[in-house]
Amino acid sequence: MRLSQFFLPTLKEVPSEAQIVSHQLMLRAGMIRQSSAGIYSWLPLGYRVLRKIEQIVREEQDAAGCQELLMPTIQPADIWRESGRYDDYGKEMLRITDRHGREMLYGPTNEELITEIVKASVRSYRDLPKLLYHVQWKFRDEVRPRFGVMRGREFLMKDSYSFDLDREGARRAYNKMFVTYLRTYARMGLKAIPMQADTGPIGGDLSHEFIILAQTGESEVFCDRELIERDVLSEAVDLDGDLQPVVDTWTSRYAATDEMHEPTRFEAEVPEDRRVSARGIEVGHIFYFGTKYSEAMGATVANQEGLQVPMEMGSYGIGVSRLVGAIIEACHDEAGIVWPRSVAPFDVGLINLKVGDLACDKAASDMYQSLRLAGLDVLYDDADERAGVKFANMDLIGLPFQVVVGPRGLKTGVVEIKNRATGKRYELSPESALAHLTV
RNA sequence: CGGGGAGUAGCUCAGACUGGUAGAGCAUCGCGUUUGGGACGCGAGGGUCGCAGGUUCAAAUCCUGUCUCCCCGACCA
Repeated sequence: MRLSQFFLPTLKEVPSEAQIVSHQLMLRAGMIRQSSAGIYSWLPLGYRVLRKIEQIVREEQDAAGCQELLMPTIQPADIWRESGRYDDYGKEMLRITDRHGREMLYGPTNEELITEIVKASVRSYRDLPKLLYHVQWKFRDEVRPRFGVMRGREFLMKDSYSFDLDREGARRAYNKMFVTYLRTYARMGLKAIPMQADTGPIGGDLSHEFIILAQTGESEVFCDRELIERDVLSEAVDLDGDLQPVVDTWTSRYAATDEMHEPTRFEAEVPEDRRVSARGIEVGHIFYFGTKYSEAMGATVANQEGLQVPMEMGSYGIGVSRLVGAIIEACHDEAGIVWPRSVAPFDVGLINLKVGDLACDKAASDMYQSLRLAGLDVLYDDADERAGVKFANMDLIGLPFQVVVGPRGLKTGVVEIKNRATGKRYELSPESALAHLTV
Protein backbone atom coordinates (compact mmCIF):
# COMPACT_ATOMS: atom_id res chain seq x y z
CA MET A 1 0.00 0.00 0.00
CA ARG A 2 1.28 3.41 -0.94
CA LEU A 3 0.92 5.91 1.86
CA SER A 4 0.02 8.61 -0.64
CA GLN A 5 -3.13 6.64 -1.44
CA PHE A 6 -3.87 5.20 1.98
CA PHE A 7 -6.55 6.75 4.17
CA LEU A 8 -4.47 7.35 7.26
CA PRO A 9 -5.53 10.52 9.05
CA THR A 10 -2.90 10.79 11.79
CA LEU A 11 -3.04 13.46 14.45
CA LYS A 12 -0.13 15.41 15.80
CA GLU A 13 -1.92 16.49 18.91
CA VAL A 14 -3.78 14.38 21.43
CA PRO A 15 -7.55 14.78 21.18
CA SER A 16 -8.84 16.09 24.47
CA GLU A 17 -11.39 13.33 25.06
CA ALA A 18 -8.80 10.56 25.19
CA GLN A 19 -7.44 9.82 28.64
CA ILE A 20 -5.56 6.57 28.34
CA VAL A 21 -2.63 5.89 26.10
CA SER A 22 -4.24 3.26 23.88
CA HIS A 23 -7.18 5.54 23.15
CA GLN A 24 -4.88 8.46 22.42
CA LEU A 25 -2.68 6.39 20.16
CA MET A 26 -5.59 4.82 18.30
CA LEU A 27 -6.96 8.26 17.54
CA ARG A 28 -3.57 9.71 16.69
CA ALA A 29 -2.62 6.78 14.49
CA GLY A 30 -5.83 7.13 12.52
CA MET A 31 -7.19 3.74 13.58
CA ILE A 32 -10.59 4.76 14.88
CA ARG A 33 -12.93 7.70 15.07
CA GLN A 34 -15.63 8.11 17.66
CA SER A 35 -19.21 8.21 16.47
CA SER A 36 -20.88 8.61 19.85
CA ALA A 37 -20.07 7.60 23.40
CA GLY A 38 -18.59 4.11 23.32
CA ILE A 39 -19.26 3.65 19.60
CA TYR A 40 -16.47 3.82 17.05
CA SER A 41 -15.78 3.61 13.36
CA TRP A 42 -12.76 1.56 12.42
CA LEU A 43 -10.58 3.28 9.86
CA PRO A 44 -8.40 1.23 7.50
CA LEU A 45 -5.36 0.94 9.76
CA GLY A 46 -7.40 -0.01 12.81
CA TYR A 47 -9.58 -2.38 10.87
CA ARG A 48 -6.52 -4.24 9.62
CA VAL A 49 -5.43 -4.89 13.19
CA LEU A 50 -8.94 -5.88 14.24
CA ARG A 51 -9.04 -8.45 11.44
CA LYS A 52 -5.61 -9.80 12.29
CA ILE A 53 -6.67 -10.40 15.86
CA GLU A 54 -9.95 -11.89 14.77
CA GLN A 55 -8.09 -14.25 12.47
CA ILE A 56 -5.78 -15.53 15.20
CA VAL A 57 -8.78 -16.10 17.44
CA ARG A 58 -10.54 -17.91 14.62
CA GLU A 59 -7.59 -20.17 13.84
CA GLU A 60 -7.24 -21.21 17.44
CA GLN A 61 -10.95 -21.84 17.84
CA ASP A 62 -10.97 -23.95 14.70
CA ALA A 63 -7.94 -25.88 15.92
CA ALA A 64 -9.88 -26.73 19.07
CA GLY A 65 -12.70 -28.15 17.01
CA CYS A 66 -14.95 -25.21 17.63
CA GLN A 67 -17.15 -24.53 14.61
CA GLU A 68 -17.87 -21.05 13.37
CA LEU A 69 -21.35 -19.86 12.61
CA LEU A 70 -22.99 -16.46 12.66
CA MET A 71 -25.97 -15.39 14.67
CA PRO A 72 -27.89 -12.14 14.20
CA THR A 73 -27.26 -9.02 16.26
CA ILE A 74 -30.97 -8.45 16.78
CA GLN A 75 -32.76 -11.03 18.88
CA PRO A 76 -36.39 -11.55 19.89
CA ALA A 77 -37.29 -10.72 23.48
CA ASP A 78 -39.18 -14.01 23.91
CA ILE A 79 -36.17 -16.26 24.34
CA TRP A 80 -34.77 -13.90 26.96
CA ARG A 81 -38.05 -14.12 28.84
CA GLU A 82 -37.71 -17.89 28.69
CA SER A 83 -34.29 -17.84 30.30
CA GLY A 84 -35.42 -15.28 32.82
CA ARG A 85 -32.78 -12.77 31.80
CA TYR A 86 -35.06 -10.27 30.06
CA ASP A 87 -35.65 -8.51 33.35
CA ASP A 88 -32.35 -9.48 35.00
CA TYR A 89 -30.19 -7.84 32.39
CA GLY A 90 -31.60 -4.42 33.10
CA LYS A 91 -30.85 -1.21 31.28
CA GLU A 92 -27.58 -2.50 29.93
CA MET A 93 -29.57 -4.31 27.27
CA LEU A 94 -30.65 -2.16 24.36
CA ARG A 95 -34.30 -2.88 23.75
CA ILE A 96 -35.93 -2.19 20.42
CA THR A 97 -39.51 -2.31 19.20
CA ASP A 98 -40.07 -3.05 15.53
CA ARG A 99 -42.84 -1.57 13.35
CA HIS A 100 -45.27 -4.25 14.39
CA GLY A 101 -44.70 -3.53 18.03
CA ARG A 102 -42.67 -6.71 18.54
CA GLU A 103 -40.10 -6.50 21.28
CA MET A 104 -36.56 -7.08 20.10
CA LEU A 105 -33.13 -6.38 21.49
CA TYR A 106 -29.59 -5.81 20.29
CA GLY A 107 -27.77 -8.83 21.68
CA PRO A 108 -25.35 -8.27 24.55
CA THR A 109 -24.47 -12.00 24.40
CA ASN A 110 -25.93 -15.11 22.82
CA GLU A 111 -26.58 -17.91 25.30
CA GLU A 112 -30.32 -17.88 24.64
CA LEU A 113 -30.06 -17.80 20.88
CA ILE A 114 -27.49 -20.57 20.61
CA THR A 115 -29.45 -22.70 23.06
CA GLU A 116 -32.53 -22.20 20.92
CA ILE A 117 -30.63 -23.27 17.82
CA VAL A 118 -29.03 -26.33 19.34
CA LYS A 119 -32.21 -27.36 21.13
CA ALA A 120 -34.11 -27.42 17.86
CA SER A 121 -31.71 -29.83 16.18
CA VAL A 122 -29.95 -31.87 18.80
CA ARG A 123 -31.98 -34.76 20.19
CA SER A 124 -29.54 -37.37 21.31
CA TYR A 125 -26.37 -37.68 23.31
CA ARG A 126 -24.92 -39.09 20.10
CA ASP A 127 -25.02 -35.55 18.66
CA LEU A 128 -22.83 -34.28 21.47
CA PRO A 129 -20.45 -32.76 22.26
CA LYS A 130 -20.80 -29.58 20.22
CA LEU A 131 -18.61 -26.51 20.34
CA LEU A 132 -19.88 -23.53 18.37
CA TYR A 133 -18.71 -19.94 18.10
CA HIS A 134 -19.09 -16.73 16.24
CA VAL A 135 -17.36 -13.40 16.02
CA GLN A 136 -19.92 -10.68 16.10
CA TRP A 137 -20.75 -7.18 17.24
CA LYS A 138 -22.37 -6.90 20.61
CA PHE A 139 -24.03 -4.00 22.28
CA ARG A 140 -24.13 -3.34 25.99
CA ASP A 141 -25.52 -0.01 27.01
CA GLU A 142 -22.86 0.66 29.62
CA VAL A 143 -23.68 3.46 32.02
CA ARG A 144 -20.27 4.83 31.51
CA PRO A 145 -18.36 3.86 28.41
CA ARG A 146 -14.73 4.98 28.54
CA PHE A 147 -11.17 4.33 27.50
CA GLY A 148 -11.97 4.16 23.79
CA VAL A 149 -12.48 0.64 22.51
CA MET A 150 -11.48 -0.79 25.88
CA ARG A 151 -14.93 -0.19 27.26
CA GLY A 152 -17.13 0.61 24.35
CA ARG A 153 -20.84 0.04 24.17
CA GLU A 154 -20.59 -1.60 20.79
CA PHE A 155 -17.77 -4.13 20.67
CA LEU A 156 -16.59 -7.10 18.67
CA MET A 157 -16.59 -10.32 20.62
CA LYS A 158 -15.80 -13.91 19.91
CA ASP A 159 -18.24 -15.99 21.88
CA SER A 160 -18.18 -19.77 21.98
CA TYR A 161 -20.69 -22.14 23.49
CA SER A 162 -20.25 -25.74 24.51
CA PHE A 163 -22.93 -28.41 24.76
CA ASP A 164 -22.27 -31.67 26.52
CA LEU A 165 -24.14 -34.58 27.96
CA ASP A 166 -22.62 -34.44 31.40
CA ARG A 167 -20.37 -32.51 33.75
CA GLU A 168 -17.26 -34.41 32.70
CA GLY A 169 -17.87 -33.56 29.08
CA ALA A 170 -18.51 -29.93 29.95
CA ARG A 171 -15.31 -29.88 31.95
CA ARG A 172 -13.38 -31.20 28.95
CA ALA A 173 -14.84 -28.41 26.82
CA TYR A 174 -13.94 -25.87 29.48
CA ASN A 175 -10.38 -27.14 29.66
CA LYS A 176 -10.08 -27.11 25.91
CA MET A 177 -11.10 -23.46 25.78
CA PHE A 178 -8.86 -22.68 28.74
CA VAL A 179 -5.80 -23.99 26.92
CA THR A 180 -6.89 -22.55 23.58
CA TYR A 181 -7.20 -19.11 25.16
CA LEU A 182 -3.67 -19.28 26.50
CA ARG A 183 -2.40 -20.06 23.03
CA THR A 184 -4.53 -17.38 21.42
CA TYR A 185 -3.16 -14.58 23.58
CA ALA A 186 0.38 -15.88 23.36
CA ARG A 187 0.19 -15.71 19.57
CA MET A 188 -0.65 -12.02 19.88
CA GLY A 189 2.49 -11.43 21.88
CA LEU A 190 0.59 -11.13 25.14
CA LYS A 191 1.11 -12.70 28.52
CA ALA A 192 -2.39 -13.63 29.59
CA ILE A 193 -2.89 -15.06 33.03
CA PRO A 194 -6.02 -17.00 33.96
CA MET A 195 -7.51 -15.89 37.24
CA GLN A 196 -10.39 -17.22 39.24
CA ALA A 197 -13.37 -14.99 38.58
CA ASP A 198 -16.87 -14.08 39.56
CA THR A 199 -19.47 -15.30 37.13
CA GLY A 200 -21.65 -12.18 37.06
CA PRO A 201 -24.91 -12.23 35.09
CA ILE A 202 -23.83 -15.20 32.96
CA GLY A 203 -24.13 -17.47 35.98
CA GLY A 204 -22.42 -20.73 36.83
CA ASP A 205 -19.85 -21.93 39.30
CA LEU A 206 -16.60 -22.31 37.36
CA SER A 207 -15.09 -19.32 35.70
CA HIS A 208 -11.77 -17.75 34.79
CA GLU A 209 -10.83 -14.34 33.58
CA PHE A 210 -7.84 -13.95 31.32
CA ILE A 211 -5.85 -10.93 32.34
CA ILE A 212 -2.98 -9.37 30.47
CA LEU A 213 -0.42 -7.32 32.30
CA ALA A 214 -0.12 -3.68 31.32
CA GLN A 215 0.99 -0.68 33.32
CA THR A 216 -2.20 1.17 32.54
CA GLY A 217 -4.53 -1.75 33.28
CA GLU A 218 -7.82 -1.15 35.01
CA SER A 219 -7.47 -3.55 37.88
CA GLU A 220 -4.69 -4.49 40.21
CA VAL A 221 -3.59 -8.10 39.96
CA PHE A 222 -1.39 -10.36 42.01
CA CYS A 223 0.30 -13.50 40.80
CA ASP A 224 3.23 -15.86 40.87
CA ARG A 225 5.98 -14.73 38.52
CA GLU A 226 6.31 -18.30 37.32
CA LEU A 227 2.99 -17.91 35.48
CA ILE A 228 4.34 -14.94 33.54
CA GLU A 229 7.55 -16.64 32.57
CA ARG A 230 5.89 -19.63 30.95
CA ASP A 231 6.34 -20.01 27.23
CA VAL A 232 2.88 -21.16 26.26
CA LEU A 233 3.51 -21.73 22.58
CA SER A 234 6.48 -24.02 23.09
CA GLU A 235 4.45 -26.43 25.19
CA ALA A 236 2.95 -28.98 22.85
CA VAL A 237 -0.52 -29.95 23.93
CA ASP A 238 -2.93 -32.47 22.53
CA LEU A 239 -6.25 -30.66 22.51
CA ASP A 240 -8.11 -33.95 22.27
CA GLY A 241 -6.22 -35.48 25.16
CA ASP A 242 -6.72 -34.97 28.87
CA LEU A 243 -6.05 -31.30 29.52
CA GLN A 244 -6.82 -31.34 33.20
CA PRO A 245 -3.11 -31.63 34.19
CA VAL A 246 -2.32 -28.58 32.04
CA VAL A 247 -5.15 -26.57 33.52
CA ASP A 248 -4.05 -27.66 36.98
CA THR A 249 -0.55 -26.32 36.48
CA TRP A 250 -2.08 -22.94 35.86
CA THR A 251 -4.76 -22.91 38.49
CA SER A 252 -2.54 -24.29 41.22
CA ARG A 253 -0.38 -21.15 41.19
CA TYR A 254 -1.55 -18.00 42.86
CA ALA A 255 -3.24 -15.47 40.58
CA ALA A 256 -5.95 -13.06 41.65
CA THR A 257 -7.50 -9.73 40.79
CA ASP A 258 -7.78 -7.17 43.56
CA GLU A 259 -11.36 -8.12 44.44
CA MET A 260 -10.40 -11.79 44.90
CA HIS A 261 -6.97 -11.09 46.38
CA GLU A 262 -6.06 -12.67 49.72
CA PRO A 263 -2.78 -11.16 50.94
CA THR A 264 -2.12 -13.84 53.54
CA ARG A 265 -2.56 -16.67 51.05
CA PHE A 266 -0.44 -14.77 48.52
CA GLU A 267 2.41 -14.48 50.98
CA ALA A 268 2.05 -18.05 52.15
CA GLU A 269 1.96 -19.62 48.70
CA VAL A 270 4.35 -17.47 46.71
CA PRO A 271 8.01 -16.95 47.64
CA GLU A 272 8.81 -13.28 47.98
CA ASP A 273 11.00 -13.07 44.88
CA ARG A 274 8.19 -14.44 42.72
CA ARG A 275 5.42 -12.19 44.00
CA VAL A 276 4.17 -9.94 41.24
CA SER A 277 1.71 -7.17 41.79
CA ALA A 278 0.83 -5.36 38.62
CA ARG A 279 -1.96 -3.82 36.61
CA GLY A 280 -4.12 -5.94 34.37
CA ILE A 281 -6.74 -5.84 31.64
CA GLU A 282 -9.40 -8.48 31.24
CA VAL A 283 -9.35 -9.77 27.67
CA GLY A 284 -11.36 -12.94 28.04
CA HIS A 285 -13.73 -14.74 30.32
CA ILE A 286 -14.81 -18.38 30.34
CA PHE A 287 -17.74 -19.88 32.17
CA TYR A 288 -19.13 -23.28 32.97
CA PHE A 289 -22.73 -22.80 33.97
CA GLY A 290 -24.21 -26.28 33.66
CA THR A 291 -27.90 -26.43 32.91
CA LYS A 292 -28.84 -22.85 33.75
CA TYR A 293 -30.12 -22.14 30.26
CA SER A 294 -30.83 -25.61 28.99
CA GLU A 295 -33.14 -26.26 31.89
CA ALA A 296 -34.97 -22.96 31.65
CA MET A 297 -35.37 -23.32 27.91
CA GLY A 298 -36.04 -27.03 27.74
CA ALA A 299 -32.89 -27.89 25.81
CA THR A 300 -32.69 -31.58 26.52
CA VAL A 301 -31.24 -34.64 24.84
CA ALA A 302 -31.89 -38.31 25.28
CA ASN A 303 -29.08 -39.96 27.23
CA GLN A 304 -27.90 -43.57 26.90
CA GLU A 305 -30.89 -44.75 28.95
CA GLY A 306 -33.33 -42.83 26.77
CA LEU A 307 -34.03 -40.28 29.47
CA GLN A 308 -34.35 -36.60 28.55
CA VAL A 309 -31.63 -34.60 30.32
CA PRO A 310 -30.74 -30.93 30.01
CA MET A 311 -27.46 -30.26 28.24
CA GLU A 312 -24.43 -29.11 30.19
CA MET A 313 -23.25 -25.79 28.85
CA GLY A 314 -20.42 -23.33 28.99
CA SER A 315 -19.65 -20.06 27.27
CA TYR A 316 -16.33 -18.50 26.38
CA GLY A 317 -15.72 -14.92 25.36
CA ILE A 318 -12.83 -12.98 23.94
CA GLY A 319 -13.13 -9.22 23.55
CA VAL A 320 -11.69 -8.85 20.07
CA SER A 321 -12.06 -5.09 19.75
CA ARG A 322 -10.92 -4.59 23.33
CA LEU A 323 -7.78 -6.55 22.49
CA VAL A 324 -6.74 -3.89 20.01
CA GLY A 325 -6.63 -1.37 22.83
CA ALA A 326 -5.22 -3.87 25.30
CA ILE A 327 -2.33 -4.78 23.02
CA ILE A 328 -1.47 -1.10 22.63
CA GLU A 329 -1.60 -0.66 26.39
CA ALA A 330 0.92 -3.46 26.66
CA CYS A 331 2.97 -2.51 23.60
CA HIS A 332 3.85 1.14 23.19
CA ASP A 333 6.55 3.68 23.98
CA GLU A 334 7.00 7.44 23.96
CA ALA A 335 6.89 7.62 20.18
CA GLY A 336 3.81 5.51 19.64
CA ILE A 337 2.57 1.99 19.13
CA VAL A 338 4.92 -1.00 18.96
CA TRP A 339 2.91 -3.79 17.34
CA PRO A 340 3.74 -7.42 17.94
CA ARG A 341 4.43 -8.90 14.52
CA SER A 342 1.41 -11.17 14.49
CA VAL A 343 -1.13 -8.37 14.74
CA ALA A 344 0.68 -5.51 13.03
CA PRO A 345 -1.39 -3.79 10.33
CA PHE A 346 1.59 -4.09 7.96
CA ASP A 347 4.81 -6.07 8.31
CA VAL A 348 7.10 -3.33 7.08
CA GLY A 349 7.04 0.43 6.68
CA LEU A 350 9.17 1.51 3.76
CA ILE A 351 10.30 5.11 3.87
CA ASN A 352 11.53 6.96 0.82
CA LEU A 353 13.34 9.85 2.42
CA LYS A 354 13.72 11.91 -0.70
CA VAL A 355 10.79 11.57 -3.03
CA GLY A 356 11.67 13.07 -6.39
CA ASP A 357 15.32 12.03 -6.22
CA LEU A 358 15.83 9.52 -9.01
CA ALA A 359 18.11 7.18 -7.08
CA CYS A 360 15.87 7.18 -4.02
CA ASP A 361 12.70 6.68 -6.01
CA LYS A 362 14.23 3.80 -7.92
CA ALA A 363 15.72 2.09 -4.88
CA ALA A 364 12.56 2.52 -2.81
CA SER A 365 10.30 1.34 -5.55
CA ASP A 366 12.52 -1.72 -6.19
CA MET A 367 12.50 -2.49 -2.49
CA TYR A 368 8.71 -2.14 -2.42
CA GLN A 369 8.39 -4.68 -5.22
CA SER A 370 10.81 -7.14 -3.68
CA LEU A 371 9.24 -7.00 -0.25
CA ARG A 372 5.82 -7.60 -1.67
CA LEU A 373 7.06 -10.42 -3.86
CA ALA A 374 8.48 -11.95 -0.70
CA GLY A 375 4.95 -12.01 0.66
CA LEU A 376 5.21 -9.12 3.09
CA ASP A 377 2.56 -6.50 3.72
CA VAL A 378 4.28 -3.20 3.08
CA LEU A 379 3.23 0.36 3.74
CA TYR A 380 5.32 2.43 1.35
CA ASP A 381 5.73 6.04 2.40
CA ASP A 382 6.04 7.68 -0.99
CA ALA A 383 4.69 11.01 0.22
CA ASP A 384 6.59 14.22 -0.39
CA GLU A 385 7.23 15.04 3.24
CA ARG A 386 10.19 15.96 5.35
CA ALA A 387 12.19 13.18 6.95
CA GLY A 388 11.14 14.11 10.46
CA VAL A 389 7.47 13.83 9.63
CA LYS A 390 7.98 10.45 8.02
CA PHE A 391 9.95 9.04 10.94
CA ALA A 392 7.51 10.36 13.49
CA ASN A 393 4.50 8.99 11.67
CA MET A 394 6.07 5.61 11.09
CA ASP A 395 7.02 5.35 14.76
CA LEU A 396 3.51 6.38 15.73
CA ILE A 397 1.77 3.65 13.76
CA GLY A 398 4.29 1.16 15.11
CA LEU A 399 5.01 -1.26 12.26
CA PRO A 400 7.56 -3.86 13.42
CA PHE A 401 10.20 -2.89 10.86
CA GLN A 402 11.09 0.25 9.00
CA VAL A 403 13.19 0.24 5.88
CA VAL A 404 14.69 3.64 5.23
CA VAL A 405 15.87 4.51 1.75
CA GLY A 406 17.70 7.81 1.67
CA PRO A 407 20.37 9.62 -0.32
CA ARG A 408 22.93 9.29 2.45
CA GLY A 409 22.79 5.51 2.51
CA LEU A 410 22.49 5.07 -1.19
CA LYS A 411 25.86 6.74 -1.69
CA THR A 412 27.42 3.67 -0.17
CA GLY A 413 24.76 1.34 -1.52
CA VAL A 414 22.95 0.65 1.73
CA VAL A 415 19.50 1.02 3.16
CA GLU A 416 18.65 1.14 6.81
CA ILE A 417 16.44 -1.26 8.74
CA LYS A 418 15.03 -0.14 12.02
CA ASN A 419 13.51 -2.55 14.48
CA ARG A 420 10.65 -0.60 16.02
CA ALA A 421 10.63 -2.58 19.26
CA THR A 422 14.33 -2.39 20.04
CA GLY A 423 15.07 0.85 18.23
CA LYS A 424 18.14 -0.77 16.72
CA ARG A 425 19.18 0.22 13.20
CA TYR A 426 21.16 -1.78 10.72
CA GLU A 427 22.76 -0.55 7.53
CA LEU A 428 22.56 -3.26 4.93
CA SER A 429 22.65 -3.72 1.21
CA PRO A 430 19.15 -3.89 -0.25
CA GLU A 431 19.66 -7.61 -0.85
CA SER A 432 20.63 -8.46 2.69
CA ALA A 433 17.94 -6.13 4.03
CA LEU A 434 15.45 -8.16 2.08
CA ALA A 435 16.92 -11.39 3.36
CA HIS A 436 16.86 -10.05 6.91
CA LEU A 437 13.18 -9.24 6.68
CA THR A 438 12.03 -12.41 5.03
CA VAL A 439 13.56 -14.97 7.37
C1' C B 1 -27.39 6.22 38.36
C1' G B 2 -24.82 9.91 41.97
C1' G B 3 -20.82 13.78 41.86
C1' G B 4 -17.69 17.09 38.79
C1' G B 5 -16.00 19.41 34.10
C1' A B 6 -16.45 20.91 28.96
C1' G B 7 -18.89 22.28 24.06
C1' U B 8 -15.68 28.74 20.03
C1' A B 9 -11.91 27.06 12.68
C1' G B 10 -10.09 20.13 10.80
C1' C B 11 -6.95 19.60 15.89
C1' U B 12 -5.18 21.98 20.70
C1' C B 13 -7.02 26.19 23.01
C1' A B 14 -7.63 31.81 24.30
C1' G B 15 -11.74 35.31 24.53
C1' A B 16 -16.70 35.09 29.03
C1' C B 17 -15.73 37.66 35.35
C1' U B 18 -16.44 43.61 33.25
C1' G B 19 -22.05 42.58 26.73
C1' G B 20 -20.04 46.45 21.53
C1' U B 21 -20.47 42.06 16.00
C1' A B 22 -14.28 36.40 17.04
C1' G B 23 -8.47 35.28 17.85
C1' A B 24 -3.59 32.25 18.32
C1' G B 25 -0.64 27.84 17.34
C1' C B 26 -0.86 23.56 14.42
C1' A B 27 -3.36 21.69 9.93
C1' U B 28 -5.12 23.19 4.70
C1' C B 29 -4.19 26.07 -0.14
C1' G B 30 -0.50 29.35 -3.12
C1' C B 31 4.63 31.22 -3.76
C1' G B 32 9.68 31.13 -2.22
C1' U B 33 13.73 29.26 0.85
C1' U B 34 14.70 24.56 3.04
C1' U B 35 15.33 19.04 3.20
C1' G B 36 18.25 12.11 7.62
C1' G B 37 13.82 12.98 13.46
C1' G B 38 7.06 16.59 13.47
C1' A B 39 11.35 23.44 9.12
C1' C B 40 11.07 28.92 7.92
C1' G B 41 9.13 33.43 5.47
C1' C B 42 5.15 35.94 2.84
C1' G B 43 0.13 35.52 1.38
C1' A B 44 -4.90 33.14 1.36
C1' G B 45 -9.20 30.36 2.66
C1' G B 46 -11.94 28.47 6.75
C1' G B 47 -16.28 29.61 12.50
C1' U B 48 -25.02 29.77 12.33
C1' C B 49 -19.37 30.49 19.11
C1' G B 50 -23.71 22.74 20.58
C1' C B 51 -29.14 23.85 20.12
C1' A B 52 -33.72 26.62 21.58
C1' G B 53 -35.82 30.49 24.12
C1' G B 54 -35.22 35.04 27.14
C1' U B 55 -32.99 39.96 28.83
C1' U B 56 -30.80 44.15 26.00
C1' C B 57 -30.17 49.36 21.29
C1' A B 58 -26.52 45.26 21.12
C1' A B 59 -25.17 38.36 23.45
C1' A B 60 -19.60 33.71 22.34
C1' U B 61 -20.11 36.70 26.90
C1' C B 62 -25.87 37.57 31.24
C1' C B 63 -30.53 34.27 32.41
C1' U B 64 -33.61 29.71 31.53
C1' G B 65 -34.19 25.15 29.25
C1' U B 66 -32.19 21.27 26.39
C1' C B 67 -28.69 18.02 23.79
C1' U B 68 -23.87 16.03 23.49
C1' C B 69 -19.01 14.73 25.15
C1' C B 70 -15.28 13.87 29.02
C1' C B 71 -13.65 12.73 34.14
C1' C B 72 -14.43 10.33 39.37
C1' G B 73 -17.47 6.53 41.77
C1' A B 74 -20.93 1.79 41.67
C1' C B 75 -21.26 -2.14 37.01
C1' C B 76 -18.87 -4.88 32.86
C1' A B 77 -15.71 -8.74 27.14
